[in-house]
Formats: sequence, C-alpha cells, structure tokens
Amino acid sequence: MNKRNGPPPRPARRAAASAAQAEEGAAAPLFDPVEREPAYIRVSSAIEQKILSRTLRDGDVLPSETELAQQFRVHRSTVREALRQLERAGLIQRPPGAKRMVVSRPQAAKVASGMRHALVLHDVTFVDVWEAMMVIEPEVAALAATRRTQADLDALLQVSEAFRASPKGDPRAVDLVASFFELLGAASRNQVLVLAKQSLAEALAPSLANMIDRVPQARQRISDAQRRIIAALKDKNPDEARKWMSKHVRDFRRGYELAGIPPDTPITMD
Amino acid sequence: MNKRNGPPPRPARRAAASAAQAEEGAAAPLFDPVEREPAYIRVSSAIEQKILSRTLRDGDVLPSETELAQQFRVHRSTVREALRQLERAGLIQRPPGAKRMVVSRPQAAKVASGMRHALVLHDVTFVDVWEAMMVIEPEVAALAATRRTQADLDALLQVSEAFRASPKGDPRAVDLVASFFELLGAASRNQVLVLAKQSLAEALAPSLANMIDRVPQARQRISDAQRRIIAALKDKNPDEARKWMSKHVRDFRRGYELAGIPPDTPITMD
DNA sequence: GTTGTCCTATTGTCCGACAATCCGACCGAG
DNA sequence: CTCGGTCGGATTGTCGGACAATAGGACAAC
Repeated sequence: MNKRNGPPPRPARRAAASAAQAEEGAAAPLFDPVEREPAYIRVSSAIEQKILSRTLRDGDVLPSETELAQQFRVHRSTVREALRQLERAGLIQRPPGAKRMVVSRPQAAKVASGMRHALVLHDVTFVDVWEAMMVIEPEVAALAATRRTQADLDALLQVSEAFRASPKGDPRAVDLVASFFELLGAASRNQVLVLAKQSLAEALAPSLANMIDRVPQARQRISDAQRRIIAALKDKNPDEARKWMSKHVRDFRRGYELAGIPPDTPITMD
Repeated sequence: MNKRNGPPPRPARRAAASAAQAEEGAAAPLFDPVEREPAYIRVSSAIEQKILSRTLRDGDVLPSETELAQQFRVHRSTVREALRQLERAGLIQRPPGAKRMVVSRPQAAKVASGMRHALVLHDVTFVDVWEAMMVIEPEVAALAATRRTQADLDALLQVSEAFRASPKGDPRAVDLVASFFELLGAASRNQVLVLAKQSLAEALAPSLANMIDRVPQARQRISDAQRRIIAALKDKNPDEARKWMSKHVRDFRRGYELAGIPPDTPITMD
C-alpha cells in the first residue's frame, strides 16, 4: 500500500499559453492548471481549518504525531512536515519544555517578524517605515487617550520612568522605548493597529539603538515626549496625544538625520 | 553514527522559578532557560539567514534536498522539515510545475494571510478593522495624490470603470473594489503601508461581498467615492484625496449598518 | 520542427528504528 | 500525608534506507 496517494497525474504544461500571459493579464486561459496538493499540505490545511473554525481551540493539545499519522493515513514524516508549517504560522507551538504541541493564537511578535522579513527583502527603507509610523502612531495615541485605563497609565508611567533612569549606554533603553509604544498600542484597544505597529517597531529597533547612542539630546527629547503623551492620556485628550506623538515620531527622523543615518537606509535584520 | 546530534541534554526544569515569574516580570531570572534547538530549526535558520543576508537571492534555486542533507550532515527528512518552515514563511517556493525550490521574497498576499489568521483567532471585530482602515487609508490616498504617475491613474480609472460596469450580482465586484484599494496603495509608493492595507482588505472582503449585495445604494456610493478620489489624484491634491477617502471608508461602516451587520461581528475566514 | 523514447536527478511518501526525554504512577522517608 | 526519588510507557527528534512518479534533458524518429 505504498505510494498510496502520491502526487496525482497532471497534463503537459501549457508552455505557449503561460508565456503569453506572463506579460500582462493576457487572454482567456481556457484551462486552469490542475491542482496537485502534496499530502503534507493537505494535512496542514486540514488541521489549520480545524483551528480557524475553532474546532481546535487555543490551548488544546494536538494528538500525538503517531495518532495523527494514523488518522490521516499518512506516514509520520508527512505529518511532521505539516506540523512544521503550522508551527511557523504560529498556529501551534510547544510550551517550553513540553512534548506535545498545543494550539495557539499567532502572537503579535510572530506575525511581526514575518512582516519584517518581507520588509527587509523588499528593500524597504527607513523613510518608508517612518512614514508608516507617522500615519499610525499619532492615531493610536489618540485612540489610547480615549480608552486608556488607570492600569494603562500606570504601566506607561513605569516604563517611561525606567527609560529616564536608564544609564547612558544601556542597551535596554531601546527595549524600553519599544515597550512604551507597545503599551500605548495596548491602551488603544485595537488589535489590528497593535499588530501593524509591532512590525514597525521591530523593523526600526536595530537602528534606533544606534541613533540613541549617537545623538546626545535624543534621550531627553524622547523622555519629554513620553511625559507629554502620558499627560495627554491622563487628561483623556486625544488631540494633545496625537499632536505630541506626531512630534515624537518626527523627532525620530530628526534623530536619524543628526546621527548621520541617511533616510533611505534599507531596513536590516539585527 | 545515528543520533549524532540529537537534542542536547538539559537540566531539570526550574518548576518553582518558572511558576514564580509566570506572573509579572518577576525578579532576577539568575538562569536563562537552556536553549535546545532541534536540528530542523537550526537548518531552517541557517538557510533563512543566507536569504536575509542576500547570500541567496530572489530567484536562486536551492540545492537539492539530498545535497542539503549532506552539507548539514543531517537526514533528508530533517532538511524537509526545515524547508516546510521556510516555505510557509514565504522565503522559498516552488514555481508551479517545477521540481526545485527557489528563493523568493514573501509576497504581500502571503504576509497578509498570516496576519489575517492572527486577526481571526484574536476575535478581531469589524470595527477594529474599520478603525484601522480609517487610520491608514486616508493617509495612503494623500500620499498617492502626491506620488501617482499617469500609469497609476490609468489603472485606477480602468478598475473603477470596470466596477461601475459590473452587473448587479457579480461576485467579481468585490475584487474590483479590492483592486482599487490595492492600486491606490501601489501609487503611494510605500511598501509598508501596502502590506498593512492588504491585510485589512483581505479581512474585510468576505463581509464586503455580503454588504454590497444587500445595500442597493452601496454600488453607487462606492463608485462616486472612487471617482472623487481619482479626481483628487489627478489634481495632485492630497487634502481632497484624504477627505474623500475618509468619506469612502466611513461609508463602508454605514453600509454595514444598513445591511444589518453588527459592528462587533468577528472577522471570519471565507 | 514536432513527437516519441529513454535516462537521470529529484521530490513525495513510506517503512522501520532508536535515543532522549517527558509524564504520570508508584513508593519509601519524614 | 506530603515530599523527593524511581520506573515504565508514550512521544519526539533524528536517522538509514527504499521506491514510485515526475521534471528536464538528450536523442532518435517522423
């Protein structure tokens, strides 16, 4: 019973046709390419669908690989290939030091890192990211101003305080700046924007470290902006929040210019 | 030579410690969890890094699985698991009907679909997505107004025309609306925003179809807004573009309300 | 030039195996 | 009766080896 359901046959390629339509949305394709999904994809899709439809919920443990192999009537290796895909998609993960895989919701960090790969490989530059921040961050701040809770304020204050207190060359300073943005996102109560923001922050982080160290006045300006923004949140004043966040983000660009980093520097990994 | 580099040994788990710091950023960790990366992760990371560092470029064909297995000194199955991860990440793919894998840049659609999974599983609602659109789309339109080329205008006009001409129950109408947004993104010349937009559009598409069919005046209003936006782009007038896009997006929400779709409807797949 | 044939490299899938480890059950000491 | 060892089964990570089906090319036949 080997080779049970190997790749289904497929007809000869439509060489001419595909060449023609390679240019611009060409004429009638007449035939669609016959679909041939390897088993590992079908297995992965099957599980994926059960997760997306909530048949498998966040926290559920998956059956063992052997069990899955039996159910799908494929070999364990095939199941494993499928699991690796779901793992990368963030749909399943292994709690540290556990054996079985559990269903999980893709964490922001995972999604952001995927986005970041894309940005890097598409030669996105600092200005591009900065522009996106200019669009998103001020509005997030405004939303946060109307929705923040006391807990949000406390957390922001704490992080801002920690940043102010951090010694000069401390590499954690960057993390604290990132945390500030992250908390602000949380206070906006909008997961979509949080997800988008996170990618930007990640993409910027490496060069931010560089910038903070090189521009002496950067720490002071960042600190001031944070204080103003927190004040605006405290007053539930979205316009103030937006205004100061705008300034804050603009400052980043100025910082980069002062640091001698050209705006069209491509984003890098680490 | 079996089990050559199986999982490295690891000390007993720090049950107490991990429980303690599970709460909030607890005290000094003193010890970091010992890292144990399975071989398939290390292989995947190794290849990933070569791609991100441009040692392997877009379009390059990867060595055969057997060859990779030999180079990494692991079994072919292990290589395959690594490849499946890279495949899902969009870093490599197989051209339809080809045998070898080629390096590729993650396409917007791939990234967006990952984002969408996250949105669905985090119970993101229509308002959340709408809010994000309200933040992003008007600014994208404004950017597009200053940067659009004649080609952009032509493409937009063509899609808008096609939408106006599409028959009443045509399911392709939704795609045309999506295309309009996509082209606008392209005209903004900012990949970052394009990537973010795409996710929103995808998340909204299913229910959009629903809405267009149920609200008679929707088509007319969409068509009008598109015309106004195109006019603003033609005049290179960012303020007009922003204004009309704002209206346009606001209209979407009104449409949903008219269609009787509650704003806190969770986003779904399909 | 197109079509048919043959060969080789490579993928998709499977079988079977084993060490390391996790997990829960069991058990003796305080 | 709780707490810290011990033991065996279940499960993962990895490996060696195998084979059918296909992609891609070389080459002969029409």
